[in-house]
Amino acid sequence: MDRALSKRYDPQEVENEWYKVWEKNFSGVSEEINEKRRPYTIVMPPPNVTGRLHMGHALDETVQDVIIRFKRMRGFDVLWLPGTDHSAIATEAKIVAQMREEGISKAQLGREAFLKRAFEWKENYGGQIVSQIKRLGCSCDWSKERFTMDEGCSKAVIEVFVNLYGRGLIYKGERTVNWCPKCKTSISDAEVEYTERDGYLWHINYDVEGGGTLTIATTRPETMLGDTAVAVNGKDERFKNLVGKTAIVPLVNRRVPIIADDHVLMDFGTGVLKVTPAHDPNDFEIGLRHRLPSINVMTQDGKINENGDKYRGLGLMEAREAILKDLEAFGKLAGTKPLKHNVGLCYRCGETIEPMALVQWFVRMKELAKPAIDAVRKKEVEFVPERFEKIYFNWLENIKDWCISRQLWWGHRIPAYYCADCSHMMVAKEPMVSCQRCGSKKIKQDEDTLDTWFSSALWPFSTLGWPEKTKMLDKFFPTQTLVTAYDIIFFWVARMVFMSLDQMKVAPFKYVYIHGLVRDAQGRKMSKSLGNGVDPLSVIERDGADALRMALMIGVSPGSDVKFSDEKVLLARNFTNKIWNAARFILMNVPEELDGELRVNELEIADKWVIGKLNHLIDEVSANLDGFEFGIALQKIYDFTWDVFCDWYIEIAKVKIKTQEPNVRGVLVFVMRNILKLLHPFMPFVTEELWQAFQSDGESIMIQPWSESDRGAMFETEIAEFEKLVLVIRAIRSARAEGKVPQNKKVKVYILTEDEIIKNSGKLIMALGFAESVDFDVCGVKTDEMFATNTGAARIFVLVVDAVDKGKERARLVTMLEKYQKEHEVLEQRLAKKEIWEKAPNVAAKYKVEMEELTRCIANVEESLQQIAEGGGLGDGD
RNA sequence: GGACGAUUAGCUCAGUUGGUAGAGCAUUCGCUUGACGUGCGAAAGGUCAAAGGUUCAAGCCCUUUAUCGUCCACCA
Repeated sequence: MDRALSKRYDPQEVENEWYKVWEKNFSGVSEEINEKRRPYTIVMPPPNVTGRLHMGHALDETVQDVIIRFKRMRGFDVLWLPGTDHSAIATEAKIVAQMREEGISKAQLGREAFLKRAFEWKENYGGQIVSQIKRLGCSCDWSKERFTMDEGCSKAVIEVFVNLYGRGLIYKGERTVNWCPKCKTSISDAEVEYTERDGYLWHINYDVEGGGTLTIATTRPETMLGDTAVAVNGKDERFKNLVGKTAIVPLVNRRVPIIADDHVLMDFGTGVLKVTPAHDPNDFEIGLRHRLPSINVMTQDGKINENGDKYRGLGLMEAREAILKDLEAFGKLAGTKPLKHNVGLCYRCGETIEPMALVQWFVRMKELAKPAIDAVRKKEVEFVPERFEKIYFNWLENIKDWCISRQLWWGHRIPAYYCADCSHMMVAKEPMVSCQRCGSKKIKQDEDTLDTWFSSALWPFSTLGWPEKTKMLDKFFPTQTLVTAYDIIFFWVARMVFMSLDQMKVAPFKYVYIHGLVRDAQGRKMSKSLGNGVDPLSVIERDGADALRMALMIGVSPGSDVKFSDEKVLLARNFTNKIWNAARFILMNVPEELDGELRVNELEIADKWVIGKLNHLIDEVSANLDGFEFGIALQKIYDFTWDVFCDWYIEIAKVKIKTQEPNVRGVLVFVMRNILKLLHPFMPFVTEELWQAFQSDGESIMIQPWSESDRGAMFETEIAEFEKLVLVIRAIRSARAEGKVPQNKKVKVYILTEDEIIKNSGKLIMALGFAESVDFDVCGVKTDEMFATNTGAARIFVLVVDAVDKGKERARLVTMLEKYQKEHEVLEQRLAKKEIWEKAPNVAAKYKVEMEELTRCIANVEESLQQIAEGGGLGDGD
C-alpha cells in the first residue's frame, strides 16, 4: 500500500477504489460445481427498479453482505444474486404522474407506446438504485443481475401461470375485490392496510311493503344505491314476521326482499343489515347464498355510475352528503351515532379502498397453502427468530384466494387470449393467432397484467434460469438464506415458499432471517410524509459506508426494529478511526518483519492473555454469525478491539517494545490480522485497506480463510491470572485519581498480596499504574500519606503513597470493610445450604475461594484501621 | 376479539442454554502520555414494570396484572 496512513481515516479515499476492484474480481461465479466448496446462495430481495436507496434497503443489504462475506471466507462457493423489481403499481403511478405533467394520459398514449416509455424510464432510472447499493459495499455478483420483467423471468411467469391454470389452481371469476380508485386497479387482500377512523353509524328507515319500517344501520350510506336485500337474523324475534316480505330502498325506490341470514348480528346497530353484494365482501357471500342480484354503483375512479340514478357522477363523499341530505328531507334518517371503525387503505397510495364485485383472476390458495404450512412445521424452512412462523401460519391458515390480476399496463400481461368471434378463452405459453374452437383469427389478449408479487414469488428460481434446466439452477438452488423485513412475510416470503414447493417440489430456502424496520431516533417509522427519513447516501458521504453498516448492525437483535441515530453513526465512525490508528501504531512501530511469526510457546502472560482472548472471540463470533446473531458478534469484536487490544495490549506492547521483547511484534500483527478478518464482513472497506498494509501478496481480504481458533492456545488460566493484574493496575489508577494525585506525578505503591503472578509483574504494574515502585508487603507507610483501595473481585489491597487528599482514608477503609463484610455474609449464607454443594459443587467451590479471599481482605483492612486508630504509621514508619 | 413484541443507568439499547447487571451517548473529575482528543484514565448512576410461583440460586423459566407498540381478524 503506497498510501501513507493519515491520522484520521478518510473513507471517501478508499471506498470507491476498492469497490471497483471487488466488482471486477468477484463477479462471475462459476456454474460448475466445486467439489471442495459447497455452494451458498442468497437471492437479493429485488428493490423497486426506479426507487431510491433508503435505510430499509441499507439494513437489508448489509445483513446479506455480512452473511455472504462471512460464508465466502468460510470457504463456501457463494452466490449473492442481485436484481430489481418492476414494482407494477408504484412504477406505473410514477410514470403516469410524469405524463400528467406533460398533459398526456395513458389512454391517449396507448398500451404499446406507454410500455415503450416505461422501459425507457426503467433504463434511465433503473441504474440508480444499483449504483447506490454498490456504494454500500455489497459483494454481490453483478454479472448475474436480474430484473423481474427480463426475458427469463417473464418466461418463468408465463410457465407458472399456464401450469397453474391447467391444474385449475388459477381461475377467472367474479368476486368482491379491493379496488383502489386512485391506482385504478384491484389489489390483493394483503395490499390493504386497515386504519381506525372516526365515522358514523347512520340509521335509515326502509319502508316495508304492506306497512311497517325497518331501520338499518350503515357506515357507508352511499352504497344503498346498490342494495338488493335487507337482512335480519332468523332468530331475531323482533323481525321474524317480516322475513319474506319486501322492503323499499329509499331514494331509488327499489323493491328488495327481506331475508334471514346468520351473518347478521342481533346486538349490533339495529339488528338490520342492508345487503349490497357488489360493494361488500360479506354481502357478496350473502348474495350468493340467497341468489341476490349484484348492482355495481361505482366507476373505476370512485364515482357513482349510471346505476346511481340522480347521484351519477358524484364522488363517493359527495354522494354520501347528498344522500344523507335527501334522506333527511324525506324523513328517512332515523339517527346518527359516532362510531370508530376500520377503513381499508391502499398500501401504495393510501387511498380508501372500495370493495367491488368484479371479474378478476385468482389463485386458488387452499391447496397451495397446505404444503407451505407443512414445510415450516417440519422445519424445512426455519424462521429466524422463530416467532415469526406464527404470523406466517396465521396468514396461510386463514388465507383466501389471491387476486392476481391488475388493471395496469406495466407488468406481465396475463397469457389468456379471447376469440372475438366466439368468445372462446385460451390460456397458452405462446401468443395465440387463431381460435382453437372456431378458427377465427380475431384474437385479443387479456388486458390485465399480473400482481408484481406473482413474479416476485418465483424470484429464487426464475433468476437462476428456470424453466430452463440450467447449471446455475442445479448448483445454487435451493438457496440457503433469505433476508427480509417482517412487513413482507405475507407479500413475499409465504408466496415464494408455496410457489417453490409447487413448482420445484422443494422449499426455496432453508432460513428466513427476519429483521425489523429502521426507525428514526424517536422510534417513528421513517416515511416520506413525515420527512424523517435519513438518506443512507448522505451518511456514506459524511462518515463512510463502513460507519453506516456498523451503525445499522451494532446492538440489533433479529426481528426487532432498528433505531437509527446519529449517536450510533458516531460510535461506528469513531470505531473505524480507532482501528485505523491501531493499525497505524503497529505499522509505525513494526516497520519490518510484518510476517512476525507467532511462537506460542515463547509467549509471556500478557501475550497469552490477548491471544487467548482472541481465540475465544473467534469461537464466539463464528458461532454468533452462524446463528444470525450479528449485533452480538459485532459488539464482541468492538469490545475486544477497543478494550482488550487497544486499551490494554497495545499499552503493554509499548512497554515491551521499549524493552525489546521478541514476541511483541508477532503478537500485534497476528491479533490485528485476525481482527481485520473478523470485522471484514461488517466493515469491508477499512478492513480491506488495512489488510493490504499487513501483507504483501496483494490478495483481497475477501477471500482470506476465516479465522480459526487455536485449541492449544485458549489460555484460560493465563487469562484469569492476567485479569488479576488488570484489576491491580485499575486499583492503583483509581486510588491515584481518588487521592487526587496529579497525573504527572509518580507514586509509591504497596500491594498486600500472596499472589505470585502479581508479585512477579512489578514492572508492568509500575508502567501501567504510573507507579515508581511496587512493593508487595506493607512497610514504611504513614497513614496520612497513603490512600487505599480495593481491587474489585480480586480483593487485593492496594496502598498508594503520596495521596493529597488526606482526610478520607479512614472513612474509605470503613466503607470498604462494610462492603467486604456484606459480601462475605451473602456468600456464607449461600454456602450454608447443603443443596448448593450437591447440585452445583463447582459454583460452591468458586464461592468458597472468594469467601476465603474476602476473609483475608477483611483482616487486612481491619489491621489498617487498627493502626490508624493507634495513631501510628503502618509498618516501621519513618 | 386473537396473536406477538417491548418494559434493564438520565437517553438509546445489549444481556444465547439460570450462577453476585453491561455498552454507547450524556454527566462529574483529571490528562496536549510519540497510534488515535473521532483520544486516554477515573468516577457517579439500576430493589432489571408490578405481584406471585419454581429453584440452593431468577433480568433470564412459569402464572397473573399494568403501560406502550405491532400484526391479524372484524359488527354493516
